[in-house]
Amino acid sequence: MPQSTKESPYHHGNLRQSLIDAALELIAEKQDAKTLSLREVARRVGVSHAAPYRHFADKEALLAAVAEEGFHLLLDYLHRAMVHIDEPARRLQASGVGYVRFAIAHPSHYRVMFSTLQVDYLNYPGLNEAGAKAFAVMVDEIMAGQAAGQMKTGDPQKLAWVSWSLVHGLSMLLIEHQLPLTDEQDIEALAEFATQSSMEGLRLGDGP
Amino acid sequence: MPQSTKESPYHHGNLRQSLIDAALELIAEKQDAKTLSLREVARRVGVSHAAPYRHFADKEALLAAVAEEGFHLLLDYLHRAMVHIDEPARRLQASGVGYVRFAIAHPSHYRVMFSTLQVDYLNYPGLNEAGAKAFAVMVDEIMAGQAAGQMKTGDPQKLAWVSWSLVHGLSMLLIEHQLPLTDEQDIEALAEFATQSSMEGLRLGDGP
DNA sequence: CAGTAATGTTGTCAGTGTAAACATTTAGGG
DNA sequence: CCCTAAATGTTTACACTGACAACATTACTG
Repeated sequence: MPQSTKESPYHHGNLRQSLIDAALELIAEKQDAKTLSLREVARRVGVSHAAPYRHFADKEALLAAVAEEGFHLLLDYLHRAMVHIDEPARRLQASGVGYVRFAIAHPSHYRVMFSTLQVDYLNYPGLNEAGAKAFAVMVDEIMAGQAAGQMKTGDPQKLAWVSWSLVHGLSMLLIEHQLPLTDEQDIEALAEFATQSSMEGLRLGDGP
Repeated sequence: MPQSTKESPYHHGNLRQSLIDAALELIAEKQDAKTLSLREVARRVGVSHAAPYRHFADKEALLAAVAEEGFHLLLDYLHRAMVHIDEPARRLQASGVGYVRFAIAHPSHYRVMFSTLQVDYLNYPGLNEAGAKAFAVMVDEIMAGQAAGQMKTGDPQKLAWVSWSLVHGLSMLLIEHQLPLTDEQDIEALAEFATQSSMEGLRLGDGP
């Protein structure tokens, strides 16, 4: 693969990924995913305004690719957060912290992941699968927690929705600057506290 | 105020609110706030495409008005959910259920409230204030709960963020059809369960 | 080495947000 | 009551966008 080093070769060589990267850059600069223009992305990459259509059916498809990349990254964060932890309940909590950590580390990805979505999800099998995999992490830990007698019984999916809702809501609020927190330490601490609380709520206890 | 009943009077009479209503209609039809066009709103109302600019500085301002209306509605739901309940912890939980109930009853409002937001919030004092008022409901109940010795000590805002995150996340997931629930009963039950769990997590207990 | 598939470009079109100039109606003070 | 100013709507115009079609260049495969 003779990567041309000439000034501006007719073929870009890696346009698909470059477009994804440029989109993320622009979203980060404007702190806004909804005003992103495909033509601007093309300009940023230094390519004609129609070139992106050779790699993406339409603008939405580009955003779907960004979202999918985001889910792969998220999965990574979840796994890294849980490694070296054994107790299922604590693993679940750690994954929650990892989730929030991902969101604040990759806000542009996160914005696209959860504002593009709507119906589309199903139109992009890769995206759909990546999302499902991330969600499955939580479900798995909950099932393990139940098996170990650490967590409330009941539909594991339902319990997972509750956990997911918490970290998703927290991430959204943080990313959209709804919470006046900027220091990373404070954010981590809040995430720790929130997931800890949620955990206690889902724990098997003497209940009401 | 001689409301003209002629075919199409030059002056609409109530254009501002009609635009808000039409915007909500269109968002509901497309299940999507981001593809809304100002010109389409104008067409729906039967007015020229520049008429909206007599009432809103730009498209964003119209959406801000929709969001503000949404927050007033939300406040209503919160209050109605708590009335007739005395115990602060249970009031907080009920408000959470009310929150979710609002979101699924007024998804178009909700979509605008939490996708327009970004920086803008501060640019629209009315919106900002309405949002703060809704959030304050949760903070107040938490403070009451702490005073009554029912809830964990600590910054009430921080506890409120946790509660808010949960119901916000749950609402988002429900509205964007990320959770395969459609029956209103099931949704209510999930909201009950989630807020109940969260409540137990925040409750004063023998915790670790 | 030929010719086809892949990739990028130019030109075009309808639709959008917004501003400016113009038109109509309403309201209030003489 | 009239007459003018403010409020409200309309028309026209412009730059920008997403998307498509026709064309140009390059890469790859038999």
